Amino acid sequence: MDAQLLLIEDDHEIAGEILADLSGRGYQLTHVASGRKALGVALEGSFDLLIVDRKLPDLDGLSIVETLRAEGVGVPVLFLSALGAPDERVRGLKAGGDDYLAKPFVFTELAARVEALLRRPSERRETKLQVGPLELDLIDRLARRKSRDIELLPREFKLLEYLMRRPSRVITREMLLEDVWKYRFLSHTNLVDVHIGKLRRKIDANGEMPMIYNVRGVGFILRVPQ
Amino acid sequence: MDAQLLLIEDDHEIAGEILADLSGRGYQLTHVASGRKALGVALEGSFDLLIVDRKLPDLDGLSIVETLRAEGVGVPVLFLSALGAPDERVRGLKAGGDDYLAKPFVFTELAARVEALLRRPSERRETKLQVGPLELDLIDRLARRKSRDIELLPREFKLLEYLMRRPSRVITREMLLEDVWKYRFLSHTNLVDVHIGKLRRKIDANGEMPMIYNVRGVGFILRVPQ
DNA sequence: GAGATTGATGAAAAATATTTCATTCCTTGT
DNA sequence: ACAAGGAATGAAATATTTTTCATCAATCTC
Repeated sequence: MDAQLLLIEDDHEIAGEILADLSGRGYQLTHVASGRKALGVALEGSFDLLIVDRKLPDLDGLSIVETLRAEGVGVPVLFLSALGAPDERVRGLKAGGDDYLAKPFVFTELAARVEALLRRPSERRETKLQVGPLELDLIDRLARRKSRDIELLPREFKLLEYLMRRPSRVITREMLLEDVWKYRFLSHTNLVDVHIGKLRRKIDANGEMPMIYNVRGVGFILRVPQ
Repeated sequence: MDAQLLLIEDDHEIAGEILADLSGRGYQLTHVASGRKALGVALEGSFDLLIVDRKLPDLDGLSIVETLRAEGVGVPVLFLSALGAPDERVRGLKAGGDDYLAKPFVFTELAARVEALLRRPSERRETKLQVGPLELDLIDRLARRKSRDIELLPREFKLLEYLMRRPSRVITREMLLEDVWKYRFLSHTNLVDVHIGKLRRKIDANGEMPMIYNVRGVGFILRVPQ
C-alpha cells in the first residue's frame, strides 16, 4: 500500500487522531497545520491524496484546492468540514474536490473514503495534463492551447510532458538530459535548447503569451502566462 | 451534455421529483422501480450513471451494484438512502458505489454529485486495451504479453491498436490503409503485409501461439490463441 | 502436379526526426 | 558603452522509421 497522504488540518487534536488512525492502517502521513505552508508542501511533494480541512486560519481549504487545480495538480482531494450543509458540499465539489466528509465522522468511514479515492487513480490513470491554457492529451499525443490542436514530435512530446508534470519549477538542462533523453554522461550539447526552441514555436502561436521561460544560468520553467 | 442516467427507485413520488429536476438539467433519464428489472435494464442498456436507492422492495440496491460489478460493469453509481448512518455509507462504497447521498437532500446537491460523477469518465478514458494475453498500454505506448514488455514503433502501435479494438473480426488491407494510414487512394502496395510481419515478430515471441491470422484473399484477424 | 495467385520477408530507398554545429542575438556586469 | 557568457536559431549531418521493391514460400485452381 504505502500511499503518501497529506493532511491539512489546523486542529491539532483532530489531526493527531487522524494521523494515529490512518498510520495504523498503513498509510504514510504528512501533516501541515497552515494553509499557506500546505500549498508549498503540496506543490513540492508528490502525494496520492490530500485530506483538507475546509476551515483553516489563514488560507481557506477551498482556495488551496482551487489554486492547486489551476496549477495543474490533479491529486484527489477529500474535504473535511464541520459545515455539513448540502450547499457546502456542493461548493467543495465545485472547487475541484473529489469527496466531502462532514465532521464528526467515524474512522471507518474516513478510511473507506480514503481507500475509495486511492483506488481511483490506478483504475483511472490520468489521460490529460493541464497547465493554465495548455493541455496535453496523453492518449491522442497532442497538445492543445485554447482548442487549437498542436502536433508534437515524439521528443517534443516527452519534453513537454516532463515540464507539465512539474509546472512552475525550475528544470535544469541536466535534469532534462538525464530524465527525458536518458543520457548518463552529460556531454556538452545544446540539445535541450534546440528542442525548447521548437516547443516554444509550437505552443506560443502568433500573439500568445509565452509559457516557457528561461532562468539564466540555471534552466527553464513552464508557467501559466502572468 | 445528453448523458444517459438510470434511476432505480421504488418510491414514485421521489422518483418523479428527481426525474423532473434532472431532465430539466438536460439529462436523459430512464426510471425503473423494481430491483430485478433494474438489473436487466442496467445490463442491457449503456448508461453513463446509475442512481440507486439503497432500500428496494425485492432486490437490495447494494446487491444490484455488487452483481453489476461482478459482471464487469464499471458505470459510476450514486447511492441514495434514508439511512444516513456513516456505517451505511461505508457499506455502499465497499459494494462498489462511487458516491452516497443521504435523503432528504436538496436538488442542487444531487445535481452537483451527478455532474462530478459524469465528469469522471471523460477524465478516466480507457488507458488499456486487452485481447487475451495481449495488453496495449495506451499511455506508455507499449504492448505487453504475459508481463513481457514489447516496444512498438509508431506505425506498429497504431496498427495494433486498430486490430485490438476490433478483435476476432476480419480486417481488410483496404480498411487498414484507409484508417491506419489515412490513404485516400489505394495504390498497389504491400505496406500492410510488411507491418503485419513486423508486428507478428514482436508479439509472438519464441514459442508463443500466433495471434494475428491471415484470411486468404480477404485480410487479417486478431484473435486469442485457440 | 503445373501454373497462377496470394502472402511473407530481407534489404534498399525514401521520408522523418534528432542531433550537431556555427552564427547571431541577448543579458549582465564593469 | 563594451566585453563576456549564456541563450536562440538556421541549416547541415546523422540516425531512425517508413515505404518500396524484388524474391521466395504457401495455397488454391484446374
